Amino acid sequence: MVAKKRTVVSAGGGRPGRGLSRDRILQAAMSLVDQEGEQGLSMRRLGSSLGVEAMAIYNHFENREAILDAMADWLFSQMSPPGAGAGWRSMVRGLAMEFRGLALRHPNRFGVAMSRPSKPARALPLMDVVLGALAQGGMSPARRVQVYHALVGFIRGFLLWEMDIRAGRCALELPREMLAEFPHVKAAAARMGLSDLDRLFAGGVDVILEGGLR
Amino acid sequence: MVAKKRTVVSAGGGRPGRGLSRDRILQAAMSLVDQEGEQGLSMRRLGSSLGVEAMAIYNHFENREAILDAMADWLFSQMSPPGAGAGWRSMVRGLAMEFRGLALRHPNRFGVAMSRPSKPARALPLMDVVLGALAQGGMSPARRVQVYHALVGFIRGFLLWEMDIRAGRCALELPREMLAEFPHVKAAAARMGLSDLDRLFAGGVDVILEGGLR
DNA sequence: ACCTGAACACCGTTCAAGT
DNA sequence: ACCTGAACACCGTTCAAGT
Repeated sequence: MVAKKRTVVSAGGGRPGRGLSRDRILQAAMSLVDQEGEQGLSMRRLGSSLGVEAMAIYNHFENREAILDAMADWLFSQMSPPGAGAGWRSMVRGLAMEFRGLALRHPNRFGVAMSRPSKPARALPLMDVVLGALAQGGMSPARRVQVYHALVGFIRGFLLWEMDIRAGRCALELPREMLAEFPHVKAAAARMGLSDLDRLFAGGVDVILEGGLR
Repeated sequence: MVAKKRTVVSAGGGRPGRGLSRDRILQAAMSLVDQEGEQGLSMRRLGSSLGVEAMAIYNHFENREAILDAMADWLFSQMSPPGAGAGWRSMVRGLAMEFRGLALRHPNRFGVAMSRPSKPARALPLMDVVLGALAQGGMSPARRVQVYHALVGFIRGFLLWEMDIRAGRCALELPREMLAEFPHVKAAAARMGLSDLDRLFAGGVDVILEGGLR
């Protein structure tokens, strides 16, 4: 990695440094992460973006990890509860889509949240809603858990991949010269674009729900 | 994070430092990662575990990232090609199980591989085999791609979660006092143990294959 | 109660110099 | 061709001291 210059723009209200608070720190941390990803967040840079020495932050957060955790909590807090009216299928689909919307709106914050161990307390409310929906769909208790974990696994894995593609960290289109060697890839996945990601995600959720019903 | 003492055991044949090579470096890097995860791998520690200064490594790898990439490549190279005889379903299942076996045998190396952008070149051979199997199952080209990505997403997401649980980074059993608030979780997922992970993974793969067939 | 200065124990990487 | 020494520009975190 090149030791490139790192010019940091002061975050939010920035300057004064008076009235440091968990919330002001979290906002500044998120804006740092938005710009450069998790590795862009250092205690020293965070401090300076708030007009304060790095060490001042330790009065409000135990350590760097705690800030990243708070960021994950923030992300989950942005999920609004599902509309009551709709059927169980469109409710599950709606939650999945909303989750992905969050990822698309805040890709770097989402990357942080998804690459850390998932605290159960964070996901429990959502888990309850989804399990309830699957019960309405007529699935047995064991089946519900099964399908829930298939969904959650898929969503996490797929969105990590999608964010990597959108950030240019890996390619969606496969190298043309390699396709010759792999006929099935060539036949099935010849060319894909960003717009296919919508279908791929929605379709994955549907595949799992269909499969869950036998 | 506490600045704890880091005693490093010399890796493999360690001592001499003569005959440094990409392979010797990769082995040492993997053993460092096995012991302490990705963050346990620093160029300086890696050098000292090989009886060499950190800077010597740059004669064989471009930088730290390149070492982590080589580790991901190594992991995929450990996947043996699927048995020819079996049906398409058990072939896909077999590949998934073998992949998980790799994760269980080398959890930290796997964690490294799974948290980095997936290079297409690395996954293409496997992708071809899986798409071929799904074609044998009678799925249309579009459907094949759909189900392939559902599988890959699920496998990545689920195994990241499972590794976090097995490493004690997050809890499998849900906090008993929270269950009261979430009746559906309580009813469906009251208690789970490590042995349920086998079922959960295999079942997830099956759900996706079933769903892929309508 | 909250912030600073100085220090400790680290990082990845470059580059000129040695062999 | 391969390795070392010294340096540069960073890290997270602790702790005594200031206000």
